Amino acid sequence: MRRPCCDRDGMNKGAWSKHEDQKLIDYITTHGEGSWRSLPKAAGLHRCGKSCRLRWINYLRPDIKRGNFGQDEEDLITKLHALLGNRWSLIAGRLPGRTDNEVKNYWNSHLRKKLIKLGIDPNNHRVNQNHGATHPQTTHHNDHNVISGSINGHGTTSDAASCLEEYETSAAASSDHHHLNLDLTIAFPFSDHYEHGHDHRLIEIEPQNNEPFKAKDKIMEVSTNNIYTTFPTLILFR
DNA sequence: AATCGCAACAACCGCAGGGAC
DNA sequence: GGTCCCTGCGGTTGTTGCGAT
Repeated sequence: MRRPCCDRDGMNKGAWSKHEDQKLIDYITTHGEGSWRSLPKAAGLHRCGKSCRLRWINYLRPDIKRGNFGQDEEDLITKLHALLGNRWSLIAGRLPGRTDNEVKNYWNSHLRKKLIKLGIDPNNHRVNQNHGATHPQTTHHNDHNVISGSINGHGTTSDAASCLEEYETSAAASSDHHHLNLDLTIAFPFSDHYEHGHDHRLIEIEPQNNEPFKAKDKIMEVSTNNIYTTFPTLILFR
């Protein structure tokens, strides 16, 4: 039986008061982050450690960027969601000053609806067949009805293997917004990882101008069955 | 002015991964 | 290898604010 993360008797719940915030800030400023389980007692807070961690990470950290998302941030979130799915912490990691919770909320409250309005299924980033509206840069990808972008020579490729082999390239967004790290390199290391007859390939993702992803995040395994989904979606918002 | 409905956002909860023992 | 604990993640719920009626 898992021990509860904290003794809930006598613990505060709900919105944080200014006084509590200040206590948490003061404590972390002095002692640093970590040891969340023991932190509330040490800091004199009647809160669960998880709650303290969340409050700090999502709202109190000094490098948090508040305020509306810019168009460049929206584009990047959409692009990364197409690539990574609901991996909010990874997505937020590409947006300086934004937290996973903030990105998640923004996706659920704004971007999802925006895509739906454009006739794009936010779950797989495909154009809904029955939807009249089309994205300005959207083309239907053969009979797969997949969104494709403006990558020369790739928009009509129907064979996934040849498409991928052509696409060992710098794939994602370059941007004028230098404060955001938008550059990703998508490579397909066939020689090392791909064997004919197997149903999986490994796709390596490396940021070009920041620290690398953590090892566990570096490699995505993608079934060849998903290539039509994943691959053109990847280039949608270039 | 009251209240209703909805959107946005803050916070909680359960679970999984990983390290220490 | 098994267990415990800490931490982080993602889904979900609760709360608040605001516009419409």
